[in-house]
Amino acid sequence: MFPIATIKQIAKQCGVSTATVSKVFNGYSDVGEQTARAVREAAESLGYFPNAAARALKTSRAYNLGVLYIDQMQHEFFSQILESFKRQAERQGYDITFISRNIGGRLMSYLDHCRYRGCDGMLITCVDFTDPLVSALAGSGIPIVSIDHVFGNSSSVLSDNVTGMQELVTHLYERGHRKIAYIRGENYDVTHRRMAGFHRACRSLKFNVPAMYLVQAGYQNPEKSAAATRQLLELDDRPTCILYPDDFSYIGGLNELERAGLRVPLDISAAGYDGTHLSQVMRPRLTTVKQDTAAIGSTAAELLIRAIENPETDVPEQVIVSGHLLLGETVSAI
Amino acid sequence: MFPIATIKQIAKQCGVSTATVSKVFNGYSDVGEQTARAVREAAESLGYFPNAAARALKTSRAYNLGVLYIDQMQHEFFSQILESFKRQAERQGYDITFISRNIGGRLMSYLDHCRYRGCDGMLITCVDFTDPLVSALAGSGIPIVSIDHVFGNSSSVLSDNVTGMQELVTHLYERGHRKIAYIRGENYDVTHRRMAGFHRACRSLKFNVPAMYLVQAGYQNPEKSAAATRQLLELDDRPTCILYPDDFSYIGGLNELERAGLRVPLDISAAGYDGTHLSQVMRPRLTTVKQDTAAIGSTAAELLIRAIENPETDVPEQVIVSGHLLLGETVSAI
DNA sequence: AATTATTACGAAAACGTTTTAGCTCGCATT
DNA sequence: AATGCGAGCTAAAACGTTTTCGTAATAATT
Repeated sequence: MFPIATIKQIAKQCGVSTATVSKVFNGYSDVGEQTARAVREAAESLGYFPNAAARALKTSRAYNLGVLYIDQMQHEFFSQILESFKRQAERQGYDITFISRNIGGRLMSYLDHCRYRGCDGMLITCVDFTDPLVSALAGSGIPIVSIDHVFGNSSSVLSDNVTGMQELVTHLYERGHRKIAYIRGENYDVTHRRMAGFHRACRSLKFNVPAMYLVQAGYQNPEKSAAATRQLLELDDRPTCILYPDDFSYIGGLNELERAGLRVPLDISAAGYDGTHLSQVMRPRLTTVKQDTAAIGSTAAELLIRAIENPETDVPEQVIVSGHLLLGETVSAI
Repeated sequence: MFPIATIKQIAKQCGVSTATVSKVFNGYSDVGEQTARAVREAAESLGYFPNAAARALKTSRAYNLGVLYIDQMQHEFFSQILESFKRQAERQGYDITFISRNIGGRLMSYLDHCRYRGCDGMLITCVDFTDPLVSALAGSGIPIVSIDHVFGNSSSVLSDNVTGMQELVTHLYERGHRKIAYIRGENYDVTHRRMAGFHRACRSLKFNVPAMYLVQAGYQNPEKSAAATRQLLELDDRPTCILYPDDFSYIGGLNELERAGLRVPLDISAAGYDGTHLSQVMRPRLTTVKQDTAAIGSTAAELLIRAIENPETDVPEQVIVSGHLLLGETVSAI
């Protein structure tokens, strides 16, 4: 590439050693006032920037955070978290790199890739947490922060699914609903937490939900949610409100409801989860639980960098980020 | 971090020099059959992976592609391209890094950040192409590939907006529409190309579009498209079909149409652009032009890596990726 | 038998930093 | 006058590679 200024040239220009120059940039105290100034000016005029590779090699700190996820970039929930994570990381001087398994045709483990790139720490989210390769990474000693999953000895950020679900159910209850069906996602931690919230709310509000009202579909899967909706509509005692695993799945369900001649919210109520942009633009506006993706992402970055920069003193922490109910127009009063 | 195997340990274990070990991994021919085997086995057993920083320092090749974009990760168009770009890059042995302006609190130019990270090349997309900092990067000599914009001396990938638009308009024409309104996005290259396609189709099909049928809104902006729709509905001679800048903007328009008591496609027709997942899930299914984001992303990666790896022989190329019409249910026959 | 070509390998420098340990100088303290 | 001390600086090693150039041993050619 084009001739990039190095520490050496600055040293020569200022008539000092490279050590001194380096110290100036790294905030050492044993360098004279005017020398420091001269160095800084020379650096400025030469357009100097430290070479990241050299620095990484020497310090084994790459100022680089790895991100591990499995192909769901297209989901707004993830991409928003990623964006916010990235922003915060940048603010603190870190870049991010995606970690995957095949690099240059060769298959390697996540851990190997991470080591190869010299990531200082890893964000793990939206993956199959039971994958042994993921566990290997999590247990490697590299600083880790995970989202919506707790690993043994590292920090994590959890979207408050329990409370979110409780609030949602409570809202439905207050609007008179007792026959509330819940179409849930796959068997992830998130799902279990939402189920817990669901049941807890039912119990404290003292009403029962028949087993048939709980049906499994998947996340971000309109086809599955459509099928689940059909199943619910065939019941003798139909629910008055259906909860979907996420906003996008709601669309699939909605299609099915309309096909059955039911209007939302006149004939049946519904709610989503996530609070995506879409959910607030469509009409009727969806009642849903907005997850605070911005806070989740930036908190994750903060926790991770804290763990990286204080390897011995830092103690893992579980941060719960609460969401809030977005009242839409898809839940009618009964 | 944990003791990672180096080339030295392998050398010691095999009783050869580090030079030889290095050669084995880099496919040099001047190393004996069995020595090579021994080295490979030792590497395997030690769990060796080359240190990316050291390699980058020595070769000034980081196997790292920079990506420059402006905060629209949440848009499906971009995130799909990014995902596909990333996949192809990985396949060819490259990781990707986001390039931004503030790294560690200090503001730097895109070019500086790129140099600092030692990116071998840059993908530029979804940015303000008139930004001088972007031009500086594009003109720096670093290999560049851009999407939906042509820079002077680098390759680019262009979604075929001209043809896409032409096909769409032709389809509408064939279904009997003559009063076709076009709500367009901001003044980007993409928009101009779509306008060109629009006008070209009108001309070759020999029908005129009054100026009032062309109104500017924005991309991914349901509010603006709603306003534009309202404007169109107030015309004395209403269009029979409205084209939206993208699928998401269509939602905003749709709300407005329904508020006016118009049903799509019974009372008025509409079409989008992009072919997002959503557009094919909602009912009525949206008629739209699917952009081949997968091809765009992977082609961009291929072009970029080609330029990086053949600095002298490679000649810039403009690749046009064609999309295709997705026939939905929002355009009625007249 | 002498020369040349080929094969397999190694020594060492280099990439751009960081960091330790030590040096020099002037000044204050005994 | 001798000692100690802090301030400001440097030499040099090190990080883990790649790559050039050289050399020794063997094989092939005269």
